[in-house]
Amino acid sequence: MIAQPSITQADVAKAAGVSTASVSRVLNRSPLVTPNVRARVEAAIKALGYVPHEAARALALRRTHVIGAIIPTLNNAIFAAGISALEVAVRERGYTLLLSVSNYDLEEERRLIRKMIERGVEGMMLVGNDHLAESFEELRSAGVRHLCAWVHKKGAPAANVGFSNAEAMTDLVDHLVWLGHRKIGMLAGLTATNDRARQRVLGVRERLAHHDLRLPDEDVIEIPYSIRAARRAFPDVMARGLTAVVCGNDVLAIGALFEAQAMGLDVPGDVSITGFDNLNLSSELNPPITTVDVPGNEMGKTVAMALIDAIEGDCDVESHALETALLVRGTTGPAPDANAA
Amino acid sequence: MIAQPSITQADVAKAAGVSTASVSRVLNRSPLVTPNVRARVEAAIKALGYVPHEAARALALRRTHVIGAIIPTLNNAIFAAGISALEVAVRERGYTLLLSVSNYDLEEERRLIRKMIERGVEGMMLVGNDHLAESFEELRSAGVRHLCAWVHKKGAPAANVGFSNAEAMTDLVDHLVWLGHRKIGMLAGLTATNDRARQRVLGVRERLAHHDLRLPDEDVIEIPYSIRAARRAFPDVMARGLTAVVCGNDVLAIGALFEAQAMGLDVPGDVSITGFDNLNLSSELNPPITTVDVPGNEMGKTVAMALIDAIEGDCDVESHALETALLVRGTTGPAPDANAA
DNA sequence: ATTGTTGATGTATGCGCTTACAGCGGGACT
DNA sequence: AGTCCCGCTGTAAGCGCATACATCAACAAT
Repeated sequence: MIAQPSITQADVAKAAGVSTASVSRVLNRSPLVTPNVRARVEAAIKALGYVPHEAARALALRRTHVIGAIIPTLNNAIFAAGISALEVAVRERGYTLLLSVSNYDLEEERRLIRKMIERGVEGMMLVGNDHLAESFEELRSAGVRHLCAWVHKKGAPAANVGFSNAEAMTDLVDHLVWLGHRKIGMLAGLTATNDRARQRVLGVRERLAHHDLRLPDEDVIEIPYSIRAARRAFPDVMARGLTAVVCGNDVLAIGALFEAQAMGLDVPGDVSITGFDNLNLSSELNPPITTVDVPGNEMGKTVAMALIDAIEGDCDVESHALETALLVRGTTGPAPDANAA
Repeated sequence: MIAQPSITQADVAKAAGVSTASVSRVLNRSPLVTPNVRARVEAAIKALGYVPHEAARALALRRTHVIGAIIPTLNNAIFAAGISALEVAVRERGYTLLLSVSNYDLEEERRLIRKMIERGVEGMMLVGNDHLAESFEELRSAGVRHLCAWVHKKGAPAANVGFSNAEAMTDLVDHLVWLGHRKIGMLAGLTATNDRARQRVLGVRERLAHHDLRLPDEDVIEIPYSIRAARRAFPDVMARGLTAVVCGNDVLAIGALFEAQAMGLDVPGDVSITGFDNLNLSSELNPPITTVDVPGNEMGKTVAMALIDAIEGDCDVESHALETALLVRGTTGPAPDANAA
């Protein structure tokens, strides 16, 4: 007895003494309904406690008003904020969000996409540009509007709503170089499954090259997204004789900062540390972390807009470039060498 | 042209030279299908790229296999972890999770519940026991199995999967009292919209009473969920002449710790501070925060189990009590008075 | 009085699927 | 050879809704 003996439009119609068509019309705010009929129908709806049946509606209309989103994890505060904004924005437009977590597994993501298509999603948000070709193909052939968020890159395999993870590093590197740092290393996120982490490394490397500086592979240490991992790796990266450590995200920067302090190093006196994401926490630490602010809320809103505009305008999804901003705070300072020189 | 000229079971049937019933049987793993027919159907499905239409399936079966969850916010790491586990657990059982965020607004929550019922959710998770009577009534009359998570309380208006937020404070208070603290205050979350925050205060007060100690209202300061707010409020609570500050959650404890240190106080030498939630961060701080561990993952899994078992077993949702654990770390120590005595 | 027109309402079909039931063919009996 | 039965397959109905089309009433214009 899963399903109640649920009451339908026909019941309402009978109770109100009208046809199902009229009930449907008042439900859908059709203008051609007499106030009299409307009132009777509304009374009957209330009296019977009628609840429309979305699946039936979806079948008849061939519209579901569902937007799907697949994110790698919910443990990253930035995704959480973006998804939260997306959910609200989508709802405001009369849509429902369907969310799944892929755990950074592209095969799993493909299966999830499939499920979502079966559920009739009309639009779909993915994170990053790294996805199986089959995933895009399936989306395309099902006619599902889609985009990749948290990135913005020319030649991307789909529309992008986000920022360039490489270019976001430009100001950061300039800032560090301006402070006199010449030996700069990185504590990076796992690049194998994460194009954003990869782009961040690339961005640092390219901008350093612009200053005739190098970022050798040995000065880049890849670690999982955790304070613990960053703490463990920090001594190794410091052993490379660096004066500044660029971290792929704030969580790693926090770990680096904690470990530096535990090692008795002064930050930024002995070493400069930078993050990426601008978590709430980052500005509260002592010293507060120099980082890159990511517009999570704006991203959510923009994704909703881009997708729904495309669906309702029956056109392609447009890309949107969002801005990141360097937030210079307390973990960056003049390079120690610079003082000696 | 929202909908593709999508290909249906009938197309597959024609291509495979069978009836739609056989296609359906193959799709639903019915045992009474000849290998020959099965092979032809599967070939046709692949060749045509057929994707089942869930809405139609839901209509015919009168089953959606959708579970709904409404949480107050996605900005709390504990909810995020629990929801993540819920999503995975639900999916493993062949269900889909529908998630919405109420932003601590009970009226909004009611509307969201309504929407979810329209979408045909078969089970529903709410957070906390504070909900509009109409919300429960609507769920009940729609025959939707539901439960309240993150809480466990006798006489709750619905099944509970979680822990007692009051009892979770028992060990904590005992610990503090054992350390010699007699003047204990609280930095609490907003209780008006949050029964868990309320229960936490109540729990502290009751356990203190058990030790013949009091927690006057003036020693409880309610603040929003942010490090900033906790920092701002900390001096006020300290002005009450306390030796220990129990915080309603780890975020507040972090703020309290930071501000204490900024004020030049030694933690735990001058003041003990405790949290609640056991965020990843909490164990990495210096000193690491004494807190209460909340089983977020387990909660997600248990919610999925409780709901789906009830749906499939056609019975009532069972409550489950989960355990919290006091984690004694570095922010609690002997009361300063105790030394003087 | 007749006709045309407009706008409100009802009728009936189909959205894509599952499934009860009917039908049919072949093997094991008598 | 005839009968029965069983197992596979097809036929068709119906899930709850929206909507094209038919219908009908009322009224204006002639």
